[in-house]
Amino acid sequence: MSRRNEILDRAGELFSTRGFHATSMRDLAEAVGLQGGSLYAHIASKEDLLFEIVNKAADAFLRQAELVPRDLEPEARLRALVRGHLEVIVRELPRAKVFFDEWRFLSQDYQRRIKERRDAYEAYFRETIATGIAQGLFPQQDARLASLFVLSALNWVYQWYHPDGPLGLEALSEQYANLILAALRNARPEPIAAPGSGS
Amino acid sequence: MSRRNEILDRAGELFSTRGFHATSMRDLAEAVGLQGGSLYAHIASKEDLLFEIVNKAADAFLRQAELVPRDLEPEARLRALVRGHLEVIVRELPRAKVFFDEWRFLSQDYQRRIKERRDAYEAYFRETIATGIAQGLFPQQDARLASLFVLSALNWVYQWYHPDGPLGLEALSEQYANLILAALRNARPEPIAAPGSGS
DNA sequence: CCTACCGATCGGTAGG
DNA sequence: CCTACCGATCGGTAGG
Repeated sequence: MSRRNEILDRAGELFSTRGFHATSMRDLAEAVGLQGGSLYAHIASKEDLLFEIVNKAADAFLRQAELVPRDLEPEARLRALVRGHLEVIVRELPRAKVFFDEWRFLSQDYQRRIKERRDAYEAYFRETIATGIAQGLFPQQDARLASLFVLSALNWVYQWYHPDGPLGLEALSEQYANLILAALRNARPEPIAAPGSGS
Repeated sequence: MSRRNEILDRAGELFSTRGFHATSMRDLAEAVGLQGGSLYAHIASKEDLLFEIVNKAADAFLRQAELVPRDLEPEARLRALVRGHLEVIVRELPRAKVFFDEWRFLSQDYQRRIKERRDAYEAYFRETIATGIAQGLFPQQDARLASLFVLSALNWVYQWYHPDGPLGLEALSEQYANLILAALRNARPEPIAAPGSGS
């Protein structure tokens, strides 16, 4: 069981740096101190291994979202969601990378299962934004596009964040949340010319 | 020369959907109507092929940025940069996907060359934002983090955008630019308690 | 958990 | 541009 988790962790690191298809089971075996064939005493297949890693990342994201109190007002809720999302990326960077980059190499069935969880996760953001719009905190706008915007800004962080860089989780989360809330609060079209004011 | 471009385009599509390492040269040969070995009459190696695709995407992004008039004010400049970026993604989705997802499988030397061009591209955004801050259009903030935020939101679009979906380039660009400008204009910490007003 | 092995497939080349 | 081939490596299994 401990061995199994060691394999999962190492695989997450290797898949995240070299990519799923460029990592051989022998690479992984060596990284964990086994012979190639011995891995199959612990895991069923390379693809199952990928699924477990991706699914663990989905666990982490969803757990954070579930932790956000239901009764928070939308802005505070969104702040907490942003903070939780970035925390998972910062804390579990290899797994998060695999989640974003390698999930597409899963078989259809596994992909469907991940997609369901990802959709459930996105709904936390979309519904929080929709509530904010309904309450008049944010101007009228497309909640779906707005949540895609927010999640886009958040997701890409795994591409450039360095855990030993100068930017800590706290500072990052606060500045990102500030930018996101500023966007949602003030996102409306440029001042529109008055009706009939010309071509 | 036409054959060569056909190979490049097909390779871009295959690499973007299946991934570089999961696409075999025989897959590509079949897609283009050749035998496996015959590809090497047109290209030097699989990796060179990847580099050409990624580099073409870099061309497209940089060309758009260079087209933005230097004398525009920062907000209009940023709008044009946003629009240009999304245009490349929407117009050349497969190449853009390869650019973002597969460039890491290039050899060190090729990676360095791409990184240089990517850095030059990011500088357009960062410097435009920095100018906006210097002119007082945007409140004081970290221009580097702000440009990472903006490019994060923009880059991820290739993950969810469907060219035949309801959202056209114009509507997408305008709404994204609105959100981004709203974020930059209003990104400041929560109202801070007046100095000396408490613990 | 290892040794030894399986068939399949890989990127690339020689020779025409 | 094709045929035929190269050595290397792949994920996975049998048998212990």
